[in-house]
Amino acid sequence: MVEAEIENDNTDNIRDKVFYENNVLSREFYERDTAIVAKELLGKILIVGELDNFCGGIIVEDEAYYGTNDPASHASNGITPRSRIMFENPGIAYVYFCYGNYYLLNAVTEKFGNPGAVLIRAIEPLFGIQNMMERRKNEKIIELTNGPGKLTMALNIRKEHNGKNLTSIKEGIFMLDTDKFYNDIKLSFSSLAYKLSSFKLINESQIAISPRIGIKKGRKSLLRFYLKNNKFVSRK
DNA sequence: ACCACGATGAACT
DNA sequence: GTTCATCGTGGTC
Repeated sequence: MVEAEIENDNTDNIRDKVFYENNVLSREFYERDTAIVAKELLGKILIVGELDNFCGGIIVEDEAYYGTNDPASHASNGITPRSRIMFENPGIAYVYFCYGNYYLLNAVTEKFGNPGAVLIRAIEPLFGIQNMMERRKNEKIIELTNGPGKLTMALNIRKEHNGKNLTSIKEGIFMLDTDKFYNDIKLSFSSLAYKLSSFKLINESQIAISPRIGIKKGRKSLLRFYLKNNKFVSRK
């Protein structure tokens, strides 16, 4: 059963559409209010790697972090060596080390000079599933990317990705505007052995909102967003 | 120079 | 449901 799933990872069929610059989310997408960006990133596709070797999946859970008025944010105390990146250009990656073991991926938001970032908490695997299984040392698809530290391990996101430009295919990490090639990718994955739970155009009624996870301050804000009934969401 | 703690995951019960 | 390994970061002294 696992073997069948690997064989049907039909990355080859859609390679050119994935690495098509016009399908990548632009800087303007990120240069907006962080909660709006977080909400709209649901259903979009995260890709890591090069044309001949890449992996990725559908974003199904994320969280918004602001600056001065958000005690849970790394930017709450202003610019430090770590938080500096959150004040820079929207559409770049903020990757930081957590709990002595894990790298966590964020997308920087808001206008230059205003801090903001969206933490990517879970994706639904689409491409490079075999590589993900090897990196995670786990053959269960459900366990590959259903958490912020898990997905960075599965996709091989490390501190070198910090500051990379997410709005171009050139730096090996980017986000795709699913709406632009929805029909292509839907067709390409119609024979996937495991059942895709998120591959549909996202509307408001499919999105759930909750407090953020794993923080002690700022718990009252409803800044976590996830797709209802998606089995790759880290926690209910 | 020091030190408390965390945007976690894995392995338990 | 529980505990805990692990170490970079940043605030404090």
